Amino acid sequence: MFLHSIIGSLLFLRWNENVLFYNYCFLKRLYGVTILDIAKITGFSKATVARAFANPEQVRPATLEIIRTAARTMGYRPNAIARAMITKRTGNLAFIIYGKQAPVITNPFYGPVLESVVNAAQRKGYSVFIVSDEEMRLPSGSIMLEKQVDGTIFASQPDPEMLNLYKSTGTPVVLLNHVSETDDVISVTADDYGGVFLAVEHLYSLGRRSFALIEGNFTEYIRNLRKQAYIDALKKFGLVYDERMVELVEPHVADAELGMRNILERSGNNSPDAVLCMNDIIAAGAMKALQAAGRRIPQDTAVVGYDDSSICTYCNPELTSIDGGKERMGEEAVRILCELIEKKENVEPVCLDVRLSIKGSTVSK
Amino acid sequence: MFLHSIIGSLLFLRWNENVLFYNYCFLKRLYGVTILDIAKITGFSKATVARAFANPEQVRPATLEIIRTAARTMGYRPNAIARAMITKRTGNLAFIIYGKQAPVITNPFYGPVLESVVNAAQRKGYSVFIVSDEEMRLPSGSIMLEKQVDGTIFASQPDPEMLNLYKSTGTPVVLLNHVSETDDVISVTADDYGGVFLAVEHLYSLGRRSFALIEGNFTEYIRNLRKQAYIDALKKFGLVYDERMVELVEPHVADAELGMRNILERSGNNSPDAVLCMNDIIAAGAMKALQAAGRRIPQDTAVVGYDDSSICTYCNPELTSIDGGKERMGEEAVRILCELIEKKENVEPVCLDVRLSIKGSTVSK
DNA sequence: CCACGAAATGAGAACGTGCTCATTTGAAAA
DNA sequence: TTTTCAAATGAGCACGTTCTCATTTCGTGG
Repeated sequence: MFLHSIIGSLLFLRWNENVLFYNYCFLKRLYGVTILDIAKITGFSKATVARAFANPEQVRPATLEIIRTAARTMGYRPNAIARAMITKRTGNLAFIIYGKQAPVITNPFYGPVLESVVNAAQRKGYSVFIVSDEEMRLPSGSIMLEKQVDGTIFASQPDPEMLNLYKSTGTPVVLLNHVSETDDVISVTADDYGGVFLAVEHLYSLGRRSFALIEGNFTEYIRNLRKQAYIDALKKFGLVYDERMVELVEPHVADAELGMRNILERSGNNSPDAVLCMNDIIAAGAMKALQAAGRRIPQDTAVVGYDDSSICTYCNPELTSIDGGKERMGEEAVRILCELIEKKENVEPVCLDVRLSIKGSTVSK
Repeated sequence: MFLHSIIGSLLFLRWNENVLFYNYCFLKRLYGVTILDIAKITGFSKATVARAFANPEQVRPATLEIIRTAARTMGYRPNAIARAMITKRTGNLAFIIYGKQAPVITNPFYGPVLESVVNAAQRKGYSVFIVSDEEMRLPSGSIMLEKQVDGTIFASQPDPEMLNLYKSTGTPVVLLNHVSETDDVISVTADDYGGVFLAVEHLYSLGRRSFALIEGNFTEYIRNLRKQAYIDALKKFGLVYDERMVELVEPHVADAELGMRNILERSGNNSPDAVLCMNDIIAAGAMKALQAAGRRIPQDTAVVGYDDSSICTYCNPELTSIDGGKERMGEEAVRILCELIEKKENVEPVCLDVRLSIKGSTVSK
């Protein structure tokens, strides 16, 4: 239309006061106003209207103004579904966790990780689906594929079938806190091995010589890695590894309490002066059992937890804990996932440094 | 095609061994196999193929078998985006939280609520977007509208503009743990007023007469409601409300500890024998301050928390706490939201009963 | 005043599914 | 064999965008 620039704005301004126009707006608002409605109202083609939103610099300022005013007045909101239909990008990510780690969100490790994943994703313009399933197999994971997520973070060891499924569709995947022996999936992990070493070193330097270990019933990968580190660290400092000073418990306070009592009973007069727990929850339970047995923390027995979660501050004294970098882990996972989505080359896996947050349960103020 | 029933299966079986067929599958797998590909391979129309998935009973068993086999072989996966395009249903919900409650996921109240929301939604076949934004205004909320979620749960007091936005699109909304004075939005709440009464009653029945209150700096609605309940409850039991026995703190252990110390200092010899905290985190801090001041819990001072979160078990002694029904709250929110989505009539708001979980911080074993 | 070229706009095809309506099929009844 | 009718299948539009390519507009210089 060759008269747009002249009558376009006039027409629109007059329609603005027009009853018909308002009726149109009103009816459309409830029904969902589309790019076509704006086109009809302004008299431009839908192509031009679409351009006004996607590539404003390709549209004359005058028409841009008209279209934007109309869009604002009518309450236009772009339909991300229709856009995804042709761009093949939904702008959605999936955070999938299942199995023993559940509950997810209240989990002292995965909770903060998820939090940082959501924040990092939002900063990059992505929305996050969260999928949790204790006995998940394919269904929960494949529904995310049906929903066409741009990428997925697995916060658990996914079974190979699942990974194959994702690989066959070409959807980028990042493993979080786990590695895949069979497939070449990029993973973000923390230096668990080094973390345990740090803790043992710290306790040794405080003069502790009689160690106990309370393991959590996590995924095998994590458990084996940490246990091996513990054994190696003891050996490095010339200490003997004693099976009777080890307990494997469910990560609950009551279970850990029982585990600690078992160790105290078994050890008799040689009760440990250092206890390493593979989780802050377990550490909280251990502290309770120790205090109930009349042992002072840290004077008689020092306790170290894992995750450096908020639980540490609830403990009295506060809990020394290994910080596996929950927040950074989430951020890195999102960063890597985005790079995979953007088809960057040479995306490398990440292994985060670990630090020890020293507090009252090992060093008294 | 009138020969389908006869040659259809034969044809398919032969194609199954056909190189061309495999090539087709291979190429398509990476590209995304659609309903049209299955139609081409099997010789049926896309309408029939679509029916085979959506309404299997309308399709002859023989053709059903052919189509399903082809779909399995080719790795067909329905495209939820395309489906949403015409059904106007995405099967997605949004869980939105912002403002003072952040961080969301590690929050001892909202964490478990979110967990139950995700689980309840998944059981009903919905996926959940989680949106968190400390200083959120419209953007984060409106992006969920663009993504065409079927419904939204607001776990914070949304500003009226946001509610208007949602109302104008007709997207169902449920408020969680909040109510809207201005708009007629359905909400799921807990009987906070009754909860505080329960706690005061419990402490009074234990012979406590000198009460202290540590408030958390939450949203005004919650804070005012609970404080009024506290004042009313004291009056009911003939106790005086003393401003000097009240502190308002940020919900962090250290802040709460300081708050408790302030109260102890101000009260001098009349230190309280009962402390009510509006959050388990605050209670944990209060316990620390009390224990540091040499007061035994519960003998000298009884402590009650709020939320009955996992924090209670980390405390020593375990923390008596008001249980606002986090899990049920999430479930109810999802149930109501689904009813709204299904356009059921007479959907009523819910106010959940509250109970007191009595543990070691008020009653010694 | 005309020609030229860049800028602005329009027409229409895709994307993958569901739905409606018309057409064909096949088996039982006549 | 023919008729009948429900069951099975096919053709084609719709959803709301983006994208490509053709067409029109407009300013500029000859």
